[in-house]
Amino acid sequence: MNISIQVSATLYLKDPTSSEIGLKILTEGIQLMQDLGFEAFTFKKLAQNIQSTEATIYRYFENKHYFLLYLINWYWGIISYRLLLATTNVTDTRQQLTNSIAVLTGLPDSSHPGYIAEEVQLKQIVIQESGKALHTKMVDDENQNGIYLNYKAIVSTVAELVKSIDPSFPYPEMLISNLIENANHQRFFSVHLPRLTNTSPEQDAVEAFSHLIIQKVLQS
Amino acid sequence: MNISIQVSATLYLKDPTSSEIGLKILTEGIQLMQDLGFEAFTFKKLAQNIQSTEATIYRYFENKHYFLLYLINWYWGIISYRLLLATTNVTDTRQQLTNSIAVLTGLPDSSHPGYIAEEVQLKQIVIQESGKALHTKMVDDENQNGIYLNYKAIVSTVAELVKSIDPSFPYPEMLISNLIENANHQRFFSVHLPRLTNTSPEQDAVEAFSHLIIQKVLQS
DNA sequence: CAATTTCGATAGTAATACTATTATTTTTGT
DNA sequence: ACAAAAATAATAGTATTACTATCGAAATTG
Repeated sequence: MNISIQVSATLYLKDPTSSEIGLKILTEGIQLMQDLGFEAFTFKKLAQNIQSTEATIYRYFENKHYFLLYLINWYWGIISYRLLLATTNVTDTRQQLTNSIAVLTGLPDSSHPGYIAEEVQLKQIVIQESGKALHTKMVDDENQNGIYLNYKAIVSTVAELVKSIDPSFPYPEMLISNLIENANHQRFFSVHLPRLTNTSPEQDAVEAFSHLIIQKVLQS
Repeated sequence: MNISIQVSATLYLKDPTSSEIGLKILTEGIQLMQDLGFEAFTFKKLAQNIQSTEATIYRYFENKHYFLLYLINWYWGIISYRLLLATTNVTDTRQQLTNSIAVLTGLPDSSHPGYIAEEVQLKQIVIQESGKALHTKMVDDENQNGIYLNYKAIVSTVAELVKSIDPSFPYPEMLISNLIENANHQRFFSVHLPRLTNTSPEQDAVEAFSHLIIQKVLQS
């Protein structure tokens, strides 16, 4: 895994990037999570896929819920890193915001600076499963453990750009978290419930929509 | 249950509104779903709560997933009805849209016309659990059964208002589904991850945000 | 190369998500 | 009012899941 990507240590029992088998758990686990979806995914099935046992996986992750949180956190870590690359050495704040929105709502692309192989798969998992990760009775405990730190840092950073462009805009965090969540939702709709959206996998309009909202809503 | 609220018949095996015990399943089920959350909720526990048995509940609903879909569909049925009340006899299209946005993104209130007692509880369930209902591998099958009909009809109706106000706006469905989803998300954030939003349970800003977006984005 | 950690293999448990059976109660049509 | 039909309660049972425990073998490390 790329050195610059950090995943909160509260999400694992033993660092999966520290061993061969841990890395196998990650790569095969991502694949299996995508193929089966969160509810059908089990550690037993994953163990079979990597020719190991449940007990071994349980030594790395407390349960499959935490495994999912790990993957999602990893994804937001990648995005954090790409946000940094997209804004450093850009002097104009407006341009920084535009670049940030592109990172947050655009499609992943292997030509992007800082592209990481797992990003596409992880994004799929985030789109399909992050509702299940976030919306649990556990959320408050997990929140205390700093699990959403990556995500919160992203929203906070980009909201700061909004504030410096238009200090009179009253809802900067809401605007950014909305655009992030919306991007994932609309991509889900475009595949499963196309009547609810105006974007499609062939003609992706999510990023354009996001830029439009920013442009219309902020005064500079 | 109110006569005007329709829930798709594909969601139940036997109409729960047709018997005493069916109604008890609904009212106690709503309560239990709220108290425990979707994953901890079981038909066994519900059966204990209504002094009945698992087998009885299984005669009404295929499984707890469908039970949740039923509740969510019921909620959107209520909202459909309130949308109708909020727009009939309103001649100005712009005003119709404003009223619709208020219904879709405002807080439920017992003084609203067409208020139904269960609405507040159902809204809570929609906020907490609808991510789990929608994002499953089952979604495509369920979609064929017309399960999201209420929801899709709402988006479509309001998007038509957007189109007639500003025919040049390229993303009417995306705009409306975004505002609906955002309202639920932000209310969730306000309780669990307040740093991600600018609304709070005391000072609700979701509806104001929504009106602002509409106002800035549409030209009329 | 000894000590320690890590892993694989196996077993076992409590809970969940159902299905099946049958006896009893309730509802319904006449 | 009563027979027939439907609905329910009580009970039992199954496959799967989500773990926990143990223990010997293999790999790592100091």
